[in-house]
Amino acid sequence: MTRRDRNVDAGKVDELFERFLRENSLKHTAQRLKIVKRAFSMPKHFAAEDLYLVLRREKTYVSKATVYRTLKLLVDAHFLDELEIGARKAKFYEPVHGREHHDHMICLRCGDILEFSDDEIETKQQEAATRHKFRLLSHSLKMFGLCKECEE
Amino acid sequence: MTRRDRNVDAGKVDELFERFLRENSLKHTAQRLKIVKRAFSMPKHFAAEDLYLVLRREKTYVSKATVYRTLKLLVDAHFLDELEIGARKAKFYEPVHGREHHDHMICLRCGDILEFSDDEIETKQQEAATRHKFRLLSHSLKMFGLCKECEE
DNA sequence: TTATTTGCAAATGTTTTGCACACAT
DNA sequence: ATGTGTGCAAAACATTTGCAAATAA
Repeated sequence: MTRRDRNVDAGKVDELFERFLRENSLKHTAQRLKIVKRAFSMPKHFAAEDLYLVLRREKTYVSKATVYRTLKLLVDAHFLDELEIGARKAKFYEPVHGREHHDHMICLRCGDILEFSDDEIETKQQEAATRHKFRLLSHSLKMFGLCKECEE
Repeated sequence: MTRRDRNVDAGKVDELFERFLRENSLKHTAQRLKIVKRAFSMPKHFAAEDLYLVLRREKTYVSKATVYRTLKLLVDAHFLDELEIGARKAKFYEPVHGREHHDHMICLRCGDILEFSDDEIETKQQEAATRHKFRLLSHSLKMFGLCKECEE
């Protein structure tokens, strides 16, 4: 099975999510299930509004508030990561699903988002933190520029 | 002359800014001059609203819109850098004034912002970009955690 | 004179929230 | 039964914008 712009098989996530709800005494509702199922078959990086519109286009009527609330739940539970591209733009969400941490290169022309990871950068960050007696808990590295296609 | 939380002598910036206005055929207005003068004697990282309130407390009445417009001008002209701490929080501004580029460590408890720079990280970033045939134009690296004081 | 700039209030866009009702447990 | 979750509309919030009046060049 190949996947390119699509993520993780939704089936497995469903199960994990249902378990998550059970273990946290959260309610197992039709809305949550539908939102979660669809969130994991969205394109690689999607905004809350995108998901809301896709659901509605597919005749799944859930309120925007519930989409936001459920996405927040998924982020807290580490099912999704949040990516903030610009201060006043909508956040993007991406599945975590055991994938290793990565950073992003964002094309200023076409908006494409490339993921990459670099262990040396991570190490250097930790070293810099230690040097400053700073306890590093998380970080966000975004590189802006032009992707291969847009550069040509 | 020592400076800790305060930046760059405002006098020099005034001159540079007036030159900038002239060279770009922008108008030399009382509001712009006042905003710029005060912006460069603000604490190290300030929000647009902070500056607006400080001005007003000091009986300099300029509209919030003009503060925002002037800050934008200063950012475009590379007099100020913008720092986005969180998607829905106010942006912070910091003087550039020939200082080298740096990244930030942000304390999640007290909100303090430490500046640091690391040439090796910069180099590795460029290398990663090259590897991905990405033309790197700028980046933003934020490290979140606990500062020395808050960790203890 | 005339093109900018200003101030005000209204608009923006994303996300959150209060509240009454519906529903899972 | 009872505590959660949902939907709706309104609020929040930093920032931007339209427009008429003011002003620098």
